Amino acid sequence: MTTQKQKEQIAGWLRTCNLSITDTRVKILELFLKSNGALEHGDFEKLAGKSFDRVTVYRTLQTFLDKGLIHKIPTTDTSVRYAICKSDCKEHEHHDHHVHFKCDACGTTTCLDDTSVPSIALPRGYAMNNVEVVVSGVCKDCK
Amino acid sequence: MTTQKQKEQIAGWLRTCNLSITDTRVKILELFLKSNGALEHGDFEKLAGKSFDRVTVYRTLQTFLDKGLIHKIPTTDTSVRYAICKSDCKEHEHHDHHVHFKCDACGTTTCLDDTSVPSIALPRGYAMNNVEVVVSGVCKDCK
DNA sequence: AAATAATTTGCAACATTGTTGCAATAAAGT
DNA sequence: ACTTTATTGCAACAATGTTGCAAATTATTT
Ligand SMILES: [Mn+2]
Ligand SMILES: [Mn+2]
Ligand SMILES: [Zn+2]
Ligand SMILES: [Zn+2]
Repeated sequence: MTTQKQKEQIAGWLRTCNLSITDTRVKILELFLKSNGALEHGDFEKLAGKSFDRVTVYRTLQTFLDKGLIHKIPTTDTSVRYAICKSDCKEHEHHDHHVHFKCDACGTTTCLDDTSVPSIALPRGYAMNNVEVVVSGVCKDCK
Repeated sequence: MTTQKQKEQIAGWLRTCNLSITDTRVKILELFLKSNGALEHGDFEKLAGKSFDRVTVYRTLQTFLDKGLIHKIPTTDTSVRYAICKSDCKEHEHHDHHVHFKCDACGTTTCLDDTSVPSIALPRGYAMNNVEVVVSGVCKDCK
């Protein structure tokens, strides 16, 4: 289900990040490409069968975060959701500022890549670093 | 450290919600009043000593959420943060829409009660229900 | 193409966090 | 004071996340 083009794209990402190309990393990136929404840790175990260890998944996601390949999306439950960064984000320099959407019907969380976050006027004394926006409602597929 | 006035306020809240007035519930609400930021589950065990069971804390927080006494604040780690609702929110009808601020220096999360969430223009096909905004940066106390 | 060096993985063991059923307890209503 | 109802604590369990270390894999050098 993964095209040759995608395989090359994935290998390119890993090379750019100075990461060795391993089965786990390729597989996890394939799952990101395949999925249309954000993924949480448990999804990888489900989607990939138990082809790799839980610990490896934790470490791989952390590595991808460090390298700016993926970003986290805030939630109000204890899960953490991850999605691919479409802009070319570097380590410690994430510039992929878009709104996230959580569908109350199907449960999926998606990146609204073209919906940029609004500017917020903070009270005096506060210095802004980053703004996270998560909108919930009903997505276009569930309408 | 809790004034008589606060004790009455807490009892009033519980009565309004048709909840019996118990030590655990009073204590947890006192901790909310005392704290200037949002609290996560672990905080209650630390702040209250182990005066009540962990399970009771989980159940109490869930009850308060159901009754609209408190609300959750999204995070990108596995914790869930809770804060008191200042508006009079009802069950399943939360109308306390403000921006939240997470300080990168001191780690506290606060409700910016007077900073309302901006309107977001979603792509076609999406229906909006709720908007969560979490700004990170440096708070006025850490400046 | 081997040999070596560096990195990554899986396992085990553990720590932390969250859930459920049920009996003991406490609060509210009479 | 008694009865009814709701809440709590305990135990046992499930799920999630972390760490050290040896084995396996990948990249680099010869
Ligand atoms: Mn995103
Ligand atoms: Mn708030
Ligand atoms: Zn949907
Ligand atoms: Zn601060």
